[in-house]
Amino acid sequence: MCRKRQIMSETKDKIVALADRLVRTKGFNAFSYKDISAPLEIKNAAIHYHFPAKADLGVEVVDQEMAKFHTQTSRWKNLPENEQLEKLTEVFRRHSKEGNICLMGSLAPDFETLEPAMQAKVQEMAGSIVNWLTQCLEQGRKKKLIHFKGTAHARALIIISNLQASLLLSRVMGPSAFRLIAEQLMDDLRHK
Amino acid sequence: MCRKRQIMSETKDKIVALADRLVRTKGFNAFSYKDISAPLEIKNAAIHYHFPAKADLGVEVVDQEMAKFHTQTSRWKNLPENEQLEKLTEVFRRHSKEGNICLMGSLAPDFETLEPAMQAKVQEMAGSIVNWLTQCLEQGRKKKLIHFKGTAHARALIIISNLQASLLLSRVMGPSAFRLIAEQLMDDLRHK
DNA sequence: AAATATACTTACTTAGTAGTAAGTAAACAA
DNA sequence: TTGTTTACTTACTACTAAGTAAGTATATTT
Repeated sequence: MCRKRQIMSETKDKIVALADRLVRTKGFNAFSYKDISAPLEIKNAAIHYHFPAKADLGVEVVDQEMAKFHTQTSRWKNLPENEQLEKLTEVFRRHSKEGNICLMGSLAPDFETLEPAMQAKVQEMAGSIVNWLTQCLEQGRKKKLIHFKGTAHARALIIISNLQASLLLSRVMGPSAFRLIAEQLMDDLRHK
Repeated sequence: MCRKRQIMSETKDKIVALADRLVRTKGFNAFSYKDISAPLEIKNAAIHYHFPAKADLGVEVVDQEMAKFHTQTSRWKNLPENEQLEKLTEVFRRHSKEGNICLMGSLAPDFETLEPAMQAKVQEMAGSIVNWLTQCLEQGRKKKLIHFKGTAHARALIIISNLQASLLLSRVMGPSAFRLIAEQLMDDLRHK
């Protein structure tokens, strides 16, 4: 009758991974603890053991996403800026293929309904991404690898909102939407 | 003890108007009948009288939005295409000021959780907007009022996803995000 | 070997949620 | 004036949500 227990809690990692997927597919408010406990074959109290409140789970999901972003971008650090942008697009392309939307695209609509701690995390994440992209565009333009009009900051906002929304549009209009947007976006930056 | 009853149901209109606002501010799954019944000082059964299921209310909200879109665009029909685009941006600017996000931006993340009837409505809406914008861009380029690279369809997808996501980003990063994106976007189309 | 910490489960509470069946007051039509 | 439709309210159901208190088996430390 004895169910096996995980050593050093793989369970916690599985909960976060599944929560990440649920946030992207159903939205933070729309998924429930049952959506996690049922497939992992644990009780919902087990989730509360690791994450006392749902917001704690949400914060962890965002934290892990940010950590992933930082390790990825620092891995690209020595690439030419136009290739770094391709890498970024590649990340979104993968999400597109898996039917995921990005965390920002999922959490921003529900922003007002989130707890202050989660709101702060989401703002932090948005800031990090926009700052990185702004730097990347600025450096790339200096080296004449990338061409665009206006400030790097405004262009960064445009690009990130495009990638974000293209995943949303793809969900409604099919995967061709992402492809068309991403290709045109990269092409825009290639030429003067 | 007798509460007054509305003649010819202003109530129904009020329900839809409030639901529209709630979808944009909290999301379709995150708002409840209480969010409508409390401020309107009616019982939740009154909402069910007009809209048997929540999906019926959602469909009505999307329908009214599409009707509004059609009347607006047909009012601009005889304007030069670049001005029509300014008008479209103006619509989004107003939403930005009121802290609203657009219906697509709100419903697309929850798309998988919506009933088939609502999914179809959202797809219809996306199609309408993209088609109109594609036509507008194509005509505008022919008359040399608008300049852009690539196909009108790809450019339409880029612009609509920008406007959509700029409202999402604004919610997280503050209203300057919308301003910067909208200005740069319009500037991009003005020059060769 | 005993005490303690870890990682859960069992069983429950509280507070919602959408939705419904039956009743009612007013407006309208015959 | 009677019957019917409209626009609700009252009072409820069935269900699901997040969250909690207390118990338990295993692993780790002393």
